[in-house]
Amino acid sequence: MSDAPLRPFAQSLPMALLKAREAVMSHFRPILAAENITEQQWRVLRALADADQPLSVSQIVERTFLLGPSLSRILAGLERRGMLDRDTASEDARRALISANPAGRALLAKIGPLSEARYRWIEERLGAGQLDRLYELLALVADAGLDAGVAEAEAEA
Amino acid sequence: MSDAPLRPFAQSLPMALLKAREAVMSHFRPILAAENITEQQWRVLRALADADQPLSVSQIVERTFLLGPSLSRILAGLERRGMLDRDTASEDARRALISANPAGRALLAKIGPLSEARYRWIEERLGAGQLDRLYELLALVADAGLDAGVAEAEAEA
DNA sequence: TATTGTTATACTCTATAACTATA
DNA sequence: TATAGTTATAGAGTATAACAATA
Repeated sequence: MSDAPLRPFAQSLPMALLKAREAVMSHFRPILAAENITEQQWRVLRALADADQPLSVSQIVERTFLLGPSLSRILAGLERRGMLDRDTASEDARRALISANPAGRALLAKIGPLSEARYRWIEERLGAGQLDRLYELLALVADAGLDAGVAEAEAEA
Repeated sequence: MSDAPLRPFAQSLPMALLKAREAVMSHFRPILAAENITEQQWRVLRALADADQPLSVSQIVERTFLLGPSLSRILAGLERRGMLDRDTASEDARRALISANPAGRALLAKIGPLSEARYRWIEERLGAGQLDRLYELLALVADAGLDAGVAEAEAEA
């Protein structure tokens, strides 16, 4: 472990990722607030919309980076607002099957285009090529993080 | 506003940014937890370490993306743990001057190298060139977000 | 016994408004 | 009056453990 000084905060990778995300989300959050929906609730709805099949609670956890207990309450909130359908898997009664119902899909259809407009703004500024490149690099970082986890697990073994 | 369907959730830019950040932070959070320090407290300490001068509360707000009320409590927590010095600016008694004291700098020195090690792991996987490219693109996104804000403000005027 | 999901609990952060002190 | 910062308050998420139901 070296004693090199910490790189400048502005060049911290987590901070750069956070800053970019804030820049995108800061314009989107008011839209969500106007619909009385939190960022996390939106993440759940997006995950459900993206899947063409109902998802189990564990699957939503994986796709949204939320914790199980948090998700249970977020789902309860969305159900209270009548946005979700919940069934039980026929093969395994432990597994819940969550999907966006018509009201949930209507909300997605209402907010989605506003999200797209924001996205296109950024795409125009960067160009499609650079945006694709960004996605590649972000995926590499995500994978490097996972690899690191594996390396640590092996080091402990 | 077009009716194009939402892009796949996995390709949502905020989600890709979040995923990459999670990959990096998930290995770093246990280190912070072991020192009994939250991610936000760490962000504040890093911002203070990065500045070579004491920072006002507003300056820390700008650099950490925390809200004023949140920061007030985070600072109180760090002060309770004896990590910070607080003075009052001589020219303006409203302005506080916050800096990391020796205990705070010791914590930075302890945790910093662990953070650097994680960073180097990712740099090895991506190569320095690609990492630099990633920073450029993230900065472009951050700026595009700010531009969008300006454009909206002008549209309202 | 292991897995899926919920409930319990304590803490932290977010977000807005109201407030104090200084300018 | 405006600005810097804190306090108040309500709501939501994080994190860990304990639990119920099912496998």
